[in-house]
Amino acid sequence: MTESAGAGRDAESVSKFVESFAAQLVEAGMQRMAARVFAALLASDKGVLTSAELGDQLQISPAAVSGAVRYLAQTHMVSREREPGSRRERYRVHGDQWYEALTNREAVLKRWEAALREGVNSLGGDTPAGRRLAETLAFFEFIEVEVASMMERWREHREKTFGQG
Amino acid sequence: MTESAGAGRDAESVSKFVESFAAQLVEAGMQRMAARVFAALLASDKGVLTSAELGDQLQISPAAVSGAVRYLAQTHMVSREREPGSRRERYRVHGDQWYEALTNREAVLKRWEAALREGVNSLGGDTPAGRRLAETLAFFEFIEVEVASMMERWREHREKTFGQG
DNA sequence: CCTTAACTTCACAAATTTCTGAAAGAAGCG
DNA sequence: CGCTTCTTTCAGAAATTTGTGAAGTTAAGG
Repeated sequence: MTESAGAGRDAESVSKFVESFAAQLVEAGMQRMAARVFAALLASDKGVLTSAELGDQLQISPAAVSGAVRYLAQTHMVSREREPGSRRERYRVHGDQWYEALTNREAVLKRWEAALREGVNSLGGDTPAGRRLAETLAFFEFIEVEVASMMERWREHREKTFGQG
Repeated sequence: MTESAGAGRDAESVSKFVESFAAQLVEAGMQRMAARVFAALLASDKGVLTSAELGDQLQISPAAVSGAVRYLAQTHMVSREREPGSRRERYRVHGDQWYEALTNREAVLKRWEAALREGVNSLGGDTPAGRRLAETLAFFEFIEVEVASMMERWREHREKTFGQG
């Protein structure tokens, strides 16, 4: 079978990847539609798709696309672009941006830390439970710093391995 | 009001911490009951509670405790113990074990990597999309190694700061 | 301005998940 | 062995989440 659109992509392999990768994301806690939209973008040739293309490829309503994209944009996993001189919007994965977002759980960590800090205070730092919470808190604070430097190393590693990308 | 049990803990502060920390865990994707049980254990004096104590403190049925504990045990966040010579079971947070479990997403990473590898294969490593997936795959492989060494450093840091715990 | 092509919001139906009471299943203890 | 105490399983009620169609909103293009 000859392939016409794109370079050696048939819709079926793409869809197979999209669904299986999305399934993993869902299992890790992402909303289903967001996961599917995201996977579709990842697997697209340019890393850019319009709302219509997404709805078409994934067989979902414009409303579903809208909801998914809102979530993905909020979490910085995709960015929205406006094709100049058109009301058509395009959504893009930035290749090197999205997994930064993925590990960028800083806001989450901060909230955990806040909850733990309150726990230490109200239970008392000199009680066994208080000490347990304090240690947990220390762990998250440690992680927060480490993750930052880990991403630093990744960028370096990436540059060496993939060039400017 | 004088406090009798434990050292300066009143049920209300404990409950307040439990619920607010559990809420964070839920937001991060954990089942509600599992999160509440886990938080209760974290905030308990000895890090150990029986099924009855949990049900009582959290106002949930034995069935709910059972389900929550099964999940937590599977993910290695708590361990089950049998009080010798009793059918009563006790559940424990290990203090230094649970956050290892938390970051020990190795199985998850492996599955993501598998899905990506398949994507690279079927889309072709020489296509733009294939390259994007390959880079993502490289990222996860990088992370996997880094997280391991990060935990190594944490153990060291922890020992220095908290002693044997 | 009016039309039209998009995207978004909203109310609701459907599917899924969650928690419970009740019954069944283990295991100590007499 | 049978009784008693605790845990687990299971079916179903209740609550929550999810995706859709339809109406609403915005902005381009005549």
